[in-house]
Amino acid sequence: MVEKGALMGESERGAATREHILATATAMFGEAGYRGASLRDIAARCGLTHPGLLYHFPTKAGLLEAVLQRRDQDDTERAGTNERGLAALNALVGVARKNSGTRGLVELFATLSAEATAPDHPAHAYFVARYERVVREITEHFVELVEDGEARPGLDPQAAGRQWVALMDGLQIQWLLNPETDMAAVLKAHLDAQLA
Amino acid sequence: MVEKGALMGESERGAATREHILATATAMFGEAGYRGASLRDIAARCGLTHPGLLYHFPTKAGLLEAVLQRRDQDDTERAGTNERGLAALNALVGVARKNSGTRGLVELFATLSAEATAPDHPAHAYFVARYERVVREITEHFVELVEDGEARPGLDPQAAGRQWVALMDGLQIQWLLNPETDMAAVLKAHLDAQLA
DNA sequence: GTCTATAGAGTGATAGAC
DNA sequence: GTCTATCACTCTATAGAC
Repeated sequence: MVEKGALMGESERGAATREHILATATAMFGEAGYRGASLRDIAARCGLTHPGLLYHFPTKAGLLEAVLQRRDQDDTERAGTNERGLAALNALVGVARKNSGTRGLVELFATLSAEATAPDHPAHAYFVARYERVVREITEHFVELVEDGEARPGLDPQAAGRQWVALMDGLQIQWLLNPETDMAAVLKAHLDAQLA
Repeated sequence: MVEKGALMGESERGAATREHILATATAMFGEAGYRGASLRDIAARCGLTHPGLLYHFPTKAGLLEAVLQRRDQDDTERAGTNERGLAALNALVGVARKNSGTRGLVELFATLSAEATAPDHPAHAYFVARYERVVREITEHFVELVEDGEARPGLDPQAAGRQWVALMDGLQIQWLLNPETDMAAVLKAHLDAQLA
């Protein structure tokens, strides 16, 4: 994207290795948690030794930070189809449906958000900020739902926002423990119950 | 309870130490997770060295098992006030309200249920079984709600059961990350929306 | 850019004294 | 019952060769 042609071997290969490490770390932090996934494990799956990995990401906490940062970037690009109100909530049901195909990402956030509950966890501040932001965004969608006259009588957007985020998190845990769980269907049933 | 009187020193003291270890381990597995809490940390908080602790619980996985087992026992005794339908659901809202006073227990289940998502975790089988049981029990309360004619039209007990469990789990994470979160209020709002 | 080798600290668990 | 000492292992991170 930045460089192309025949004579860009080195830096291009470095970027590819970096991407490979990020993808592998995303999967393994999800499967085993931040503490449970070692740099040796991650490096081995990339066909590297762990000092080889540390050349690209000098510390383990830095690697986690890069993983979370790239996920936020991807999310913003994807959900950036700035929908609002009911359309936005329906889109989130679609995300839940699609998530069933990528266990790694679901694991990452389900595992880390619980682990990062500890105040000294390297991702603690990240998750506190993230939840504050996500609850605010979803609450806004419910405010719009009310404004559009599509909400059931008596719906409280603030409670509905927190409920929605809690549902997504809780359903992910149930799905990880029992893949028969139909996250999208349960979420859709909840949404239908909020409509006029 | 089993022995009393003046000459039961030894075995009674052993039981007290055991209880102390269990309480401390419950708190620390919650704060740091199973992997994050070391036997040395737990023992130190009990005023022991780690071999001293291992005299009472020969392995770390065994200690975790004992912690979970005692929690189940306490839960059964407490919730054993066999209520049904709406009364049972209202009682669960009360539990959420009361839980706000005991951060340790909330942390234990929120942290471990995510960590135990990994199939090789020592508590994996425990949590798979536990969720299957809890979802079944709550679903049964919603079946009764429908039978009693107290449910909103169109309520699906199976979906409602999964929603309820997901809400409790998700709200616990939000509360741990931000103690301002009013778990009981959000849960109560959800329950009200399920009624006729 | 990736390696081998190693430092330095922490882990669960065991042996054996008291 | 609880201790000290230690084993065997793993972890993150660094030094320095290639």
